[in-house]
Amino acid sequence: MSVTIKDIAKIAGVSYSTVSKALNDSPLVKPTTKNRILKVAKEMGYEPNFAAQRLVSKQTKIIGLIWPTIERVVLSTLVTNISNEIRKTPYSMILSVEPIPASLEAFKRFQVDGVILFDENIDILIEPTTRPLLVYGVADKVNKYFPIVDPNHEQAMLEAVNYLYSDLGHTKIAYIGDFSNSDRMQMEKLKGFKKAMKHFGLSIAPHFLIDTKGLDWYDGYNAVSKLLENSNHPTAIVGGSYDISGGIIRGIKEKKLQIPNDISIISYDNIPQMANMEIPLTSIGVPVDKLAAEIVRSIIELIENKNLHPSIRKMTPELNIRKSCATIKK
Amino acid sequence: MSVTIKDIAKIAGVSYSTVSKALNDSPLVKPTTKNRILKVAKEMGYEPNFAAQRLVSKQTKIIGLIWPTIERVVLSTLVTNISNEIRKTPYSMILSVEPIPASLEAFKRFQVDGVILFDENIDILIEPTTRPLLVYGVADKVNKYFPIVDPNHEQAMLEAVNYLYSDLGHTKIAYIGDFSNSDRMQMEKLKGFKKAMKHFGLSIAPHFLIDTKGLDWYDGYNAVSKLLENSNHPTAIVGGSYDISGGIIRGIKEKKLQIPNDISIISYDNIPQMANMEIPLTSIGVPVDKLAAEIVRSIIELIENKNLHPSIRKMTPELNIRKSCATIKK
DNA sequence: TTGTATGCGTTATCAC
DNA sequence: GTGATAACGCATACAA
Repeated sequence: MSVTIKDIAKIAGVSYSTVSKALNDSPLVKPTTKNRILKVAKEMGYEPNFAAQRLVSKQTKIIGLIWPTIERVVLSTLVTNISNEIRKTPYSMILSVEPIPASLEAFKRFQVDGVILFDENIDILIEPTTRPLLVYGVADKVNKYFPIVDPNHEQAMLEAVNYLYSDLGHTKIAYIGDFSNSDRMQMEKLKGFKKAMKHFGLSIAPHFLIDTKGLDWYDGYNAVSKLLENSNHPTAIVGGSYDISGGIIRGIKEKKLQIPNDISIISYDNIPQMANMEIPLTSIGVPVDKLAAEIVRSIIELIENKNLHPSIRKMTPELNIRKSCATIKK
Repeated sequence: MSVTIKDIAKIAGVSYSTVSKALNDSPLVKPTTKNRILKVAKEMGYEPNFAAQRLVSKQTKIIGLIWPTIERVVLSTLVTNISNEIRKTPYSMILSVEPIPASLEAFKRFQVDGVILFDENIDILIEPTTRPLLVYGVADKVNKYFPIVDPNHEQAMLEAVNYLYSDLGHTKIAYIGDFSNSDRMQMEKLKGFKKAMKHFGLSIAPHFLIDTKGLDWYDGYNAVSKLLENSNHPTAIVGGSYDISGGIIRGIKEKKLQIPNDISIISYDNIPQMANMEIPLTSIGVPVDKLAAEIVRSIIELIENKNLHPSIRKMTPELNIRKSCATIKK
């Protein structure tokens, strides 16, 4: 049986209500006794009973994160960053990898104070829930019940193309990414790329749009190999994700082409790992640490200020220039 | 304010203790009243207060899983399987991706009934904890405090080589894997391979042992490319993991070699995905579902039968013959 | 078969 | 400043 405030009270020679106050650093208790109590508590190895605390306080200080597609690697860096970010606050995080309804159910039982949901999947429509829920995903009309943090893929693509075209002079630009229509984020990227090209009055050769049908390294590798079979090479490639771009680099080198001299490449996803690739990769996207910070800030705000209106927070993608893009040769 | 058993009692016209019994399906309450109460409870949308339940029962029915290296993909399939397995029981699972001490601390606060720890890292020595803890990892002398479920890499390698040599006649066998000495599991595989070769009296050409220095697809790809630069090819390759083997396949095909006619390949890791690769891959290892089942069974046993002695459970790897190995040409 | 009383460990509201 | 005491929502031994 673990030690309770009553045990402490007994050996400290005070009442247990005083112990409670001391433990909560209440100003209503004399510093000397407070210190004495604290000392005793430490000596006895006191650990507050979480269940009892929450029973009376109605608060858990736990945030649940739902990540149903754990086997999709891409988000693990974001999870790590969110976890670190939450550790700076009084809250803790628990993770559920079960399907959304089961996760929601479990978190209801745990009585978490709030929930973060990674919503990659287009066909999941969630009903309003009682407790605060924040979605990380694409802001559109479908999901109207919850605040959303949206990394703004469209603008990211606009800036990628802007950099490639306006700054470096590229016009023959290809996009290699996953066109899967079950993943809203991927769809946004593709849509954003097309829109950006149009915006700058650039046309896209049909074979410059390559569907990797996946998000893994070899998907990018296969895709770029296919792209380069055609003798009409692009001068720049936009890669849809970190892993895909890794494969793209390899595939290009395989063909004895130089990056960035023969082909420039810019990748979506703004994570530090980009700097450690074969060739430090110029990338576009909301920096993962800022993304994590915003997500955590939002859910906590939502928890502590429950009357917040549903809202959309579109983040601002940033361009990270490294060594994979060059000016087009005239 | 949510509905409690007292509310139910009031409108069902019974005492709240009767409600409690009915809700817990006690035989001490008449079926008719039980049904009436259950009906009322459902109508009122009753949800038991978890905190109150655990306060009185001293049980949480939650199992914590510590997975500090979330960014290492390999285990996500296992996590999914464990999650599914736990869902068949009265327990729930929560996941922590924080470093081990922080995770342990958090789980202590949550008062989880038990903890599963993925221990990939050699230099973490854990002290005895108060609550049941099960380690998934390598059983050796270092970790002597806790029961361990060990997938028995050594025997897996023995069987892989046995199959390649005794059944198919290969003698020129290479091993491609991660030699990192910070990951005990990888070390075991390498050690196991060497031991197996020795056991069958087979020698290993120095360049047949390739360190991928990583566990990703392209690590395997790079490694096999290096291996095949040497004109002295092996007739069979043992791949250290699912991802690595994926890269190996690609690298071999790249060289216009046929699998399995020119080179046989067998991969560690026994997960269903092996069947869906470019070439359905013959693999060795404890099937991931059995592994998950054993892990879950063990931790629950540990929880419910607390006086269990520290013990080691070495699992039995299974050979899954698919289409990537062939008899050696005489 | 049902109801009453008690306690789980805490916090909070009072008195003293 | 400090100490009783009443909640919080539930399970359970015991009484009816």
